[in-house]
Amino acid sequence: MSLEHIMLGMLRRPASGYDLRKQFEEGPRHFWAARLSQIYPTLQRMERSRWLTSTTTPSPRGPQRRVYRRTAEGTRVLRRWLAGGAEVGAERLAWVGQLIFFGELRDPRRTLRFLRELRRTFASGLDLLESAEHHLRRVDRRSPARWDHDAFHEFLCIRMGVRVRRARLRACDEAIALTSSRLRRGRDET
Amino acid sequence: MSLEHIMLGMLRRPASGYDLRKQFEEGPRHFWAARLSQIYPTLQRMERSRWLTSTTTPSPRGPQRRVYRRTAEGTRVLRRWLAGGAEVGAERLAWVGQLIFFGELRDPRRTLRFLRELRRTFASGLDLLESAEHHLRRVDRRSPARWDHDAFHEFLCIRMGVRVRRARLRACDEAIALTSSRLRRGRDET
DNA sequence: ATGACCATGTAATCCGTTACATGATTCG
DNA sequence: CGAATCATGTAACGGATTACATGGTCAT
Repeated sequence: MSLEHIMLGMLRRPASGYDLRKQFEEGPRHFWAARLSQIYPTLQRMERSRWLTSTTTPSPRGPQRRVYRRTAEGTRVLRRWLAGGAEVGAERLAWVGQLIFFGELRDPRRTLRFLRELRRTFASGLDLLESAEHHLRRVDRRSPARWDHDAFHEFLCIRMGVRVRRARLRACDEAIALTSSRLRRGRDET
Repeated sequence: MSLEHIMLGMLRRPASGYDLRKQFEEGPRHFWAARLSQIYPTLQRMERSRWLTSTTTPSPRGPQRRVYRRTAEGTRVLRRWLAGGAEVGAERLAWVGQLIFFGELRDPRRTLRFLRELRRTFASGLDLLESAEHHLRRVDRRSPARWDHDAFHEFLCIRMGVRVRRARLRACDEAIALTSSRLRRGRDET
């Protein structure tokens, strides 16, 4: 299961389930989503597998915190996952299906409305990543190739995300332009 | 559930579960995957919901075929889905997590090996889509904006896929270049 | 006091995969 | 004779979401 491996990677430093949720909302949010109701049972399972150990500590505010630590075995599992090659799963892009089936409606205006909404959705995702990139670049103005390992790898991920999301926006723009010209043509002929 | 809506869209013409599997392997393969063991129960559920009706007909070779047809209610459900706006679900990109966690290994050569494998994986997905685009363009050499509705919408989907996949390749290339320069620098300083 | 945040969990349900089960026809 | 393709399904399991349940602290 990928989620377990991702959580192993995030547990480089000890953390509670609640801490991990925050991490999912900050960094991985852009490539992986997980709710608390999934995080807690997963941590328990990983502890049973001896990839983690946990201790409870009082919290300054609120109830006791259960803090998890990666074991040597957990680290080995993580490294094996990384050495096992890139995990590229099947995509599930419902919006592509929607776009195809708009063909059946035979109304370019609806296709156009759909594409414009899609573009807005994609644009808001891009903003977040671009500001993350700018933030990293401002912290250290040298070439990213000179940064420390962690910052460098974070940069690679953000940078790849930015490129893909920009391409999605341009793809929307092209589709919108094509559909508009189709709409104009349709009106001319009617 | 998106799968049900996608299957509604595919059932513009009557088809059996076995036929749908073939459709999934041709077009939607690039954006949605479904196995027979998921397709059959889903068709049964949709029939119970009265989105489909089925009849059995003998097959020229092999056992009886159960052919499903969309009902008026099914068509209404599909249109409501399309009118309900773009469905952009949370992404689950395990490879991005892997790339981040390579930071912990502190060895650019392993990062580089990973990125090169990733590039190969992405490249093979692009080939399929590009040949699909060329095929469509060869069938009708006018601007796609002049094609019939179905061909036009299929083109839009393929075209968007091509753009995004090309961006992924370029993103890999950039990451490989950055990591290589980092590797050279590391060797110089050692 | 009300709402936001801290903090942990369980239960029911649904979606998807893997494995199992069956049997006919056609081509080499 | 064996493999591929046609054709339909069930069962067990695992992964993910939604809803449920609890209760303390802090700021307004």
